[in-house]
Formats: sequence, C-alpha cells, structure tokens
Amino acid sequence: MPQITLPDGSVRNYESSTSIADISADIGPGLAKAALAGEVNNELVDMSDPIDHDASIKILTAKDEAGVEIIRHSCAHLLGHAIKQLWPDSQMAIGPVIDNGFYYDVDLGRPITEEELEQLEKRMAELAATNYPVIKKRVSWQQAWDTFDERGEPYKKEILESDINRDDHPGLYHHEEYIDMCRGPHVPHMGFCQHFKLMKVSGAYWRGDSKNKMLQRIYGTAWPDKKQLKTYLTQLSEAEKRDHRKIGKQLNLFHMQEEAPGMVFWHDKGWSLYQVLEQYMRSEQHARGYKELKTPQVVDFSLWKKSGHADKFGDDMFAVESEGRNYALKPMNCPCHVQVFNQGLKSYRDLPLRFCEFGSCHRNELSGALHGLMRVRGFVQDDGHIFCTEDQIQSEVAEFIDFLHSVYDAFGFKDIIYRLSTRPENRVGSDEDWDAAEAALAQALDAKELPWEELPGEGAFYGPKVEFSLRDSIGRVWQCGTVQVDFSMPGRLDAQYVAEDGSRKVPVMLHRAILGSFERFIGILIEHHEGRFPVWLAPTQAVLMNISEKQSAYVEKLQKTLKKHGLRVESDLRNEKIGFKIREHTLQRIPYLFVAGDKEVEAGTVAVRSREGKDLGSMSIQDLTVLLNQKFDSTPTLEKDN
RNA sequence: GCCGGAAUAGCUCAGUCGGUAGAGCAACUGAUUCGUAAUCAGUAGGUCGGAGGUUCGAUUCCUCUUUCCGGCACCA
Repeated sequence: MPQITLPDGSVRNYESSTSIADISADIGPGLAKAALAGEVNNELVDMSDPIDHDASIKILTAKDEAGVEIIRHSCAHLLGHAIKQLWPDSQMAIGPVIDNGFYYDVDLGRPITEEELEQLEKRMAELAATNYPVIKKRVSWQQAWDTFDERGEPYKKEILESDINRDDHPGLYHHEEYIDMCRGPHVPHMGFCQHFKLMKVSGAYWRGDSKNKMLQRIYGTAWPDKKQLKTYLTQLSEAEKRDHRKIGKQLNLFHMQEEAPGMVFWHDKGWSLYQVLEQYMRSEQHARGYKELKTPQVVDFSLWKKSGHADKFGDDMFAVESEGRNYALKPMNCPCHVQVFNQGLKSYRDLPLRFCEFGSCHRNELSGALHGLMRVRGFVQDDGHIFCTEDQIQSEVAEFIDFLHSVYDAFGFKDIIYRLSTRPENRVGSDEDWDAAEAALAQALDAKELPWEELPGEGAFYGPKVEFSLRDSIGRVWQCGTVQVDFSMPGRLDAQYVAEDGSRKVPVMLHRAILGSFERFIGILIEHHEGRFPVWLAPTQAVLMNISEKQSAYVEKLQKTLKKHGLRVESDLRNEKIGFKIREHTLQRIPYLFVAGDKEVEAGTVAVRSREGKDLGSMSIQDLTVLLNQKFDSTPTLEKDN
C-alpha cells in the first residue's frame, strides 16, 4: 500500500505497487505525455520502475535539467542503435552525457568519415521518427554477460567484469533489436529524442588511458525541442566568432609560424596590450610588498635534478648542450627564486619574503596539446614565491586571495570558481606535511567564506594547490590563478633562515600566480571581449581622422598633444571618405573615433564616435584625456549592448 | 604523443576527374578633397606547406615530413 507524496505536498495512496508512469497518468493526460522519468526519494528512476513502498516522488519532464540529460543519454543509445544497424561489427564502449549533449565511444576498427556521420545521423532520425518504445529489463549479472557475449560486445563485458558487482541486476534497455546496458533512467519512447545533431568524430582512448586502444568517439548534441537545438547551434557559431586566433589575426595582435611552434610573435598592437597588463601587475605587486626579480632562462640540469623537476618533467624540458654541459631552458621560476633566497643569511625577521618575476619559461608541450595562445611552449608567468613560516601560510594565502580578487575585478571578471587540488599519487614530502598544507589552504578559503570544491589527487607533486578559475562573458570557465603550498622544494634546495631561538629552519614556500601566463590571459581577454577591449587595455585607444586635407595639420597637432599625455592615439589622414575610414577603424574595434572637420578646427574640438556607433558629441582636448584615461571599464561589450 | 581532417595570392576562399591556377578584399598607380560602416578606374601579385615517387607531364595520384584544425591523453 504505497503512500506517494508529490512535490506540492499532496499525498496519493495506491493499492499495490505503482510507478511514475501510473502516477503521472493519474494526475492527468498532459503530464502522462510529458513525463519521461522520475525521482523516488531523490533517486532517478525509469517510468516503469515499480514503486512498492511509501515515497516522495517527482515526475521529470523535458523542462527539468535532469530530464534533458535523460534525453541526451537516450540519444546516445539511439546512436548505438543506428550504428549497429549500419555497421553490425562495431563494438560499443561507453556513451555518457556531457554538457549540451552526449558521445559514444565505439570500436569500428577503422575511422569514420564525415559522410558516414551524416548517414548515421540520418539513420538515427529515421529510427527516432517511429517513436519506438524503450523497454527496460533487469537481468542477472550472468544474463547480462551472456547477452553481450552473444552480441559480440567485449567492452560491455569488460565493464560488467570490472565495474559491476556479480550480485547486481543491471538494467538492459531494449531499443527494438538493439540492447544497451545502463544505470538509466531513459526515456519511455523515442518521441523524446527528435532534436539532435551529430557534431564531430575523434579518437579517444578506451577508459581514458593512453596505453589502451584508441576508439572512435562520436559527439552529438541533443535538446528537448527544435528551438533549443537551434539556439545552441547559434551560440556555438557566436563562440567561434570570438576565437582569439582569428581576432588576433584580424586585429594584428600576434602571429605564430612553423619555425617556432607554440611560440608567439607579438606584433606591436598585441605587445601594447601585453605591456599594459605587465605594467599593471608590476605596480600592483610593488604595492603589495613583492620584490621583483629576473633570473636566468638557461640553467644547468643539476638544479632541475635537485628540485625534482627533472625526474617528472625531464622529457618535457628544452635541453641545451654547450661545452659538454647540459642545460635546460627553465620551465618554471621557483628553483631560481630559491637561489636568490639563498644569497645571504636570512632571518625570521625577513619573512614573509615575497618575490615575483615576469618569468619567461619554456616547456616542450606535446604537439597535440598546442592551441593558439591558450597552450604554448614559450610563455611568461606573473609568477611569485612567498617564503614564510608555517604560521604565516594562512594569512599570506588570505592576502593573496584579496590581491587576486582585485585583479580579476579590474578585468571585469566577477564570477570566480575555487578548487582545492590535493595530494597526487606521485609526490614528494611526508604525509604530515601534506596534511598541514592541505588544511592551511582549506582554512584560508573557509575563512573568506568562499565556496570551493576538492579535486582529489590533482595537486602538484610538491604540494597541494588552490586553483582559481573565472567565468567569461559567454559562460566559459578558464583556470588562471593558483596558490600552492610547498614544504619540499625549499628543503631540497637548501633554503634556510635563522629562527627566533637561533636555530636554522627551512621556510615554507608558496607558489602563486594570478593571470597564469600572459599569453593565455590575453587569449582569454580577446575571447571575453570579442576583441572589443576596454579603453585602458585597447592597443589603439582612438583614431583621429580628418574630413579633408584642410584639417591635416590640426589633426597632427592634436595627436601629438594626446600622445604627450601617454594616450595611444593614431591618426588617419588618408584621402578617403570619412565613411570609409570609420568603417575600417570600427572593424578594428577602436574604442573611440575622433573626427575633425572645419567646424571642429574652428572650435578646437573633435566629434567623438564610439565603436558601437554612438555619437558622443564634440569634445575638447581635456574631455578627450578624461575619456581615454577611464580605468578598468571592463564591462564586456556583450552586456553593454543588451 | 595518439586518432581524424586540412594546407592554393597579404587576408577570406573557389578550382583543376593529371596538361604549371581564379574571385572578392587588401596592396600599388591615377582621378576624386567628398561630414560618420565600403568613390571610381587601372596595375601588379602565386615554386598550390616541404622532400621523394609514379607519369611524356603532378598543385591534382602515392609515400614520407612539417605545421595547423577538432578531439583524446598530458599540463610542474
């Protein structure tokens, strides 16, 4: 006699075992039609799963996020159904839900072509159009194993063997003749799976391990209705327009070429942007008690052996041989900073000692990992190392987090995500040190009441870290800042200070960065602003232009004056129509355009137009300097437009 | 590094079922001096990523290679 409590608190009594399907039918035909799964005492269940005890339930439809995920999951099965029809020899591995869609890893023993992808999508649509019912059967472990043995599905058998308890009764979902194993739930019929698109194919290792066989991964997106699918596809093409590689070329910021893979050739405009960032970070760090260093880029391998980096990353360093000695291009700055610390006897009174460096580093990243400015082989970090005592860790971390917040705020990033990465399997240092370091970071976050999640096993080999990610104007998350506690390296590299009691002690080192790398951060800024940089960052803040030759001298004089004020102003005196010039500079996303005709010459002003096309009226030189000196107006253009 | 795809003028791209390539924009020259997103006319521009092979002949077909793109894996 199950008593069922609905989300609105109402209660229904049933004579015998019931199901989400029965309950939604009882409530009404509309709901019965829209229902695709349910929750029983907060656990997801299928429409057909029996409910024979008192329970609180929720009926899920395509309006619920969980409902959409179920649709996506079922689309993965639909993909499996279509694949096995088209290529019966293929072996199905796993088909999970991901953001906005799903994928299925399949062993076809060969690659899949674009044409085949279309063919597959077509078959999926045909199958879904029949609205066939999805039938769930719970079977014994052995029955499941026999089923997949008979059907030639070795990956499914492997999943059964390694991940599923022999006493369990796995759910087998029958999609007509196709059978897939899944925790579920799934849609009751394919009527829910009508709006999907196969996006791309790629290789993916079985179980994510590069030692395993590479399977074909087929990606798809799926939505409850046509409109949402279309909206998503539009969003994708909008994101493509923000591609920093494309905008970097259009705005002449930088380039890369074959002879230096993963290295950036900064052009004057990109370098201007870079310099604004660097000077800003320099003055902020100076204000917060950091001492700026510059350390060598080519350092003998012995130091990297001593620091422990050679063991773990030796192959990923650029090696340099000269006169029988082996050097490496520095992949990071910390060992060098310890060398500076080690010069001269340090006292506890010197701590905390905050070093920073715009450190030029090189890492020989795997070729397949390179990606525009986001993943490069040569980069510069806004790196810093704080040498302190254990007692100072928490306050130093707290102070750093304040610093980081003020920087992200200046760039217009308000939504920050905090993650604490804890001890990995391969590590140096004692468990006691790890306990203390992890606790110190967690406490610093908690003291600021920041929400954080733990990433177990994701820490660096020498210590745990907090990672700071920011959300950009279209909701993408980028990891940038980090602070890491290191109990190991100072000791390995013989750093010491004289404590209050006269004894020698090893300092704790905090590794920290806010932007991460300038290259990557600039890439993020480009995409965040879609190239429409706020005026304090824009490589060219304004272009002055004349209507005809008569105003040339006036424009040149004005440009000189503005440049003297430290403003980045260009002039365009070409013999072109004003409309033509405005179009060009607007496409270059110049924040402000200054036009001088006879009227303006007479009044000693310019007519100001924003890159959004707004007429800001006439302004004097004084007005212009105020306009171009706006600080930190980092509201993404997207928000401004809306 | 692994799987798949791509590489043609400064840029964006078309093209050749094997007979050494074309458009638009940009550049250059000339005319135009024109008030808020493209003035007109003309000129020039390419070892078709690199190396090898097949062929009478390769930008096109094959092999290798480099780089890039999409993923996977990696990320001190």
